[in-house]
Amino acid sequence: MTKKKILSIIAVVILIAVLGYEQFLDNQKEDFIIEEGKKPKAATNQYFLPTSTTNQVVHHQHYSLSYSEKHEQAEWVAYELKASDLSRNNFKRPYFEIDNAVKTKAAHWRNYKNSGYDRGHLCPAGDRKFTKTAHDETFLTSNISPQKHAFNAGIWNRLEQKVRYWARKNDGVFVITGGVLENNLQTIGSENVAVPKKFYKVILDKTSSKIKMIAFLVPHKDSKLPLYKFVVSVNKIEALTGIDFFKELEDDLEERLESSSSYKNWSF
DNA sequence: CTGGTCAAC
DNA sequence: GTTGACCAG
Repeated sequence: MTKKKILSIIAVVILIAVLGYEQFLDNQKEDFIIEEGKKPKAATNQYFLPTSTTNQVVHHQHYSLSYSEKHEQAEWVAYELKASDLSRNNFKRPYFEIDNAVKTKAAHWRNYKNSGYDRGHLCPAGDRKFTKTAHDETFLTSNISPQKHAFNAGIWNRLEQKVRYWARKNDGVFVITGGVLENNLQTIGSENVAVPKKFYKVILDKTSSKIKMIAFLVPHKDSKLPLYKFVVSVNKIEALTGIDFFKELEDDLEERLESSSSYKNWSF
């Protein structure tokens, strides 16, 4: 074997090792602080982000949230769901981590242990399966709320699957979701994580020429009723939460869309 | 899919 | 603290 051949083999081996190590580092990445120059997807959709009643908006690469320190959870989580985001990857569920981007300190997952409540994702892991990084990014405690298992695995799961159906059908929707955070809610854990009595989801479809909107308000208990029974106007969610959705829309259009509780433009 | 607990390392 | 097996809706 010539020296030249040996050197080229060594070069290839080194290249493979370097690439493998970079992949390893990416998989091992423990925090989700946004890297310089890597603008999060969600922030590019700033136009559709709701107002924050808590003045603490946090952007991650694949979703944004507004954290309520008082309730130790997000008042809303917002993200775009494209048809191309849906994948059949099956990543292993990692441990939940404290979201270091939340300045007031996000709650620890131990608050949920033996509480009788699920760590219910707000941005579902099932919506962020296009890469392991995107999937694992949903396992931050700023992205969960205490949910009864029957609710989470029941009607809420049905609603999340319906959103995926709409994302596939309409090729992209914008989703905002959270618990209705009120005063004097029951709490769990040493950090007093509030247990919402209702959860909401607001969905915007901007993919067709005709922009459309739909909102759901679901009591925190399982139900066998069809999902359309829980449709409400966006105005109703705003009145309950104090959050202003889509305020950048032209006023007349915003009022027309947000006052409607019709679901005739959405297929179930 | 949505999750949980437990034992073993 | 982590991992994998097993369970529930």
